Amino acid sequence: MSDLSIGRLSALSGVKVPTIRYYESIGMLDAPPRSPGGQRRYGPDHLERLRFIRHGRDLGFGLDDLRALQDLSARPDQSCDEADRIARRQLLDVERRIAGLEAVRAELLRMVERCSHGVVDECRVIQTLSDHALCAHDHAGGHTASKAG
Amino acid sequence: MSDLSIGRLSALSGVKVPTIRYYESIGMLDAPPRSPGGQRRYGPDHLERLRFIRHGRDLGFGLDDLRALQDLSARPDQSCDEADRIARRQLLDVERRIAGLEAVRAELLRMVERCSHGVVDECRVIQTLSDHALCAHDHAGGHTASKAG
DNA sequence: CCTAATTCCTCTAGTCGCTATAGGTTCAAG
DNA sequence: CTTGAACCTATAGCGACTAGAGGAATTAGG
Repeated sequence: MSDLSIGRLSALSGVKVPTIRYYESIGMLDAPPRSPGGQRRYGPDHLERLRFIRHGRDLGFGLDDLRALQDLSARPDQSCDEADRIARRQLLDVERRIAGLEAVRAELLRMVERCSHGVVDECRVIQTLSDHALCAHDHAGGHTASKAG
Repeated sequence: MSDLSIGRLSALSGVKVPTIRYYESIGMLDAPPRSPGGQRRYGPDHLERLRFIRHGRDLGFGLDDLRALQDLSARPDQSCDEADRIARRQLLDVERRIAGLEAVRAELLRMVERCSHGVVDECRVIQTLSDHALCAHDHAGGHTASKAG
């Protein structure tokens, strides 16, 4: 039973259809059997794996990490030190990003609070960007991440 | 005076050499005059503009926003409402990302704290990834941003 | 003045994790 | 049996860079 179309798999997993095909193309997800007409037909294993990936992505893990974690989960008798190591690294990364963003947030708050809504020449927003010396904190660093879609 | 090489401009601005050329290629930075041999020679205006961009990038603004803010700062008599709007939008975005990352952090903490360092089969890290129902909070959403380089 | 090391040049392709589009085929409901 | 939705492949694009090849210019030292 099952035999899910890619659309139903997408709905059940929360992963978009083109993303599922993308995962297959980069080897994150096994290629499923096809219908006589050539369409993908998935089973429950695929759904489980996709949910694993989705959950991991939500937690900010990269696909490489998730591949490693998936490989580990396929060998249940091994020590989980490696999984623990990956998760701790991710935790540190997230905390580093939070710290960076907190500094940025403080600076942005200062900027907009001091904007007197006059003309550009006196605008704190522009002034602050032009002159880092106006900043209260050091907010430079690798915390800047692209906005999520 | 000045007449900075791209390398010195890079050192003074904190923006890497290839990035400066990239900015020129996408119109973020004016093309400077060239030496007789064809190398770029920058003046203080370029340095100022690059620092503006760098500071804005550190605060998480996209290049499009910075282009708009730069255009505004070139017209000092205009109202700064637009600059304020852009900064507030950025602030909200940063706060949304912090909130998402906080939820993720809580979940990762739960994962690694409960890891008993046994075998994979009993590993909380793997278990949690496999089953979202084990999560305390809802951490799904658009907070996931790529790691900064 | 000459050489050698460093910096600079252009161009192309790769990163990450998708997303979008074009142009065509198959499937499932009525 | 028809229709329209969902599917297929393939390619290109996003943001903001980064890396590498292969060569030319500059600069510091002798």
